Amino acid sequence: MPATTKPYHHGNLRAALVDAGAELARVNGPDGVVLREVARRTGVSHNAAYRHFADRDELLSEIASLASTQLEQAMQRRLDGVRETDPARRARAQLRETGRAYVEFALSEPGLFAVAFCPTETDDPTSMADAGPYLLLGQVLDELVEAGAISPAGREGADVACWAAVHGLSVLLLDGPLRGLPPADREAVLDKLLVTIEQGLTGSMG
Amino acid sequence: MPATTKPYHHGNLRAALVDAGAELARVNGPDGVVLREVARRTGVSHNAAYRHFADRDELLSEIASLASTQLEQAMQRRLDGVRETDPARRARAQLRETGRAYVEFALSEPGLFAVAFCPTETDDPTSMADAGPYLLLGQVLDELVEAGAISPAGREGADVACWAAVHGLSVLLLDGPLRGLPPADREAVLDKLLVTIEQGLTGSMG
DNA sequence: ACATCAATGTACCCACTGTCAACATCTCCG
DNA sequence: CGGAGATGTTGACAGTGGGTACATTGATGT
Repeated sequence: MPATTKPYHHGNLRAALVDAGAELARVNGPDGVVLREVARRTGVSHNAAYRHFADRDELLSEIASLASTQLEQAMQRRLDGVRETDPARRARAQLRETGRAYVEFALSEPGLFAVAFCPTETDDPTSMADAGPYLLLGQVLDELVEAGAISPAGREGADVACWAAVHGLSVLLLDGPLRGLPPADREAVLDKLLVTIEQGLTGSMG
Repeated sequence: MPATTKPYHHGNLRAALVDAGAELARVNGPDGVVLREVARRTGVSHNAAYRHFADRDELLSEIASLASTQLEQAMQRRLDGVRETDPARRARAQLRETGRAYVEFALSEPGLFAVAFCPTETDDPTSMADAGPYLLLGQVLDELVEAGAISPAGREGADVACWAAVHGLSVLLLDGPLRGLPPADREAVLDKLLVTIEQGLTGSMG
């Protein structure tokens, strides 16, 4: 009987573990999610966790999808802030905002961002490619096509190109050789990247 | 067989350790670089390694710079393969080849690529930003400016934009949601990305 | 009331890092 | 030559973290 996973002893432990794990992830990234520490914080012995998760990987995977959702929400918030009405300009602005939100989230929540993309055995690649942030980006690109800023042919692969660009910048700024870049420079570089991508995709069009 | 310089105890052990470590890194990535295993493979007791490296991190850092060099060489090899003579076309081709070499290296040597960019305590960010692959890219972009394909103003931040794009694609294909993408799709996506970046940078120019 | 099973706890094993101490070699220099 | 100093060895140990075996507690259904 599925029913409502009733709290037997603790009061739904699974959610509590994910919660504590997410907090650890926020502060210390993927490696900070230590099963024993998660259990400790939840006031439970480390073995209790194994009743709810096959292994650490499964817990991490759950936290990852939670983080992914938060990223998506951050992007959505910024999309909702776009006031432009002219279709083409609006779609372009949305593309930039999407990218900006992505990098912004990575920088403001480095731990969660890292967890969202740390590879786990439990999740399969394909399922993630058609969920959350990726879909949002896809919608924005579709609007660009509708607005005539991108040709249908040019739409092909545009999603991955955009994604790669902002993801790459995030990673370089976070763990890569570009970490420690002054905020002002980060801003400039982000602008340049967004402009370049927009220009690259819409180049030959109006 | 070796018969070469066999100085006193082992012959320069430091280099041998880095070598063995690099091999482990190639196969199993950063986590595969286990100090004791490295020592074992070098035919040396685990404690000997600590005579040459303060800790595992320092060894890893050394392997990282080695990996970085290999990446640079892979890029250089592809650059040398460009036969185009017209300055502008040549510079553009070089830009594409640089990017292609980057992603290609990441896919063919995932372990080394991961090690090259795994953050260690010992290396400082700034020193890496002005070394190896980055400089190579800078030269290519300078040639684009000289050839008139990019305005001097447009050159600003172009290096980071290019880098972010190819790095992001590499990461997404390697550990990210795009892992498992069929080779043919990878190729298509890479082409799209390179074209987009080139178009984005040279957009308004001849 | 009692069997059952989910939920939890105690006590392990294993792998890896990092230390320490004592000892064995090899190189070089006075 | 003989000692200083760097290099390598052996073996042990503490700490951390993942994972498992087995026993125990407690809610539930009949």
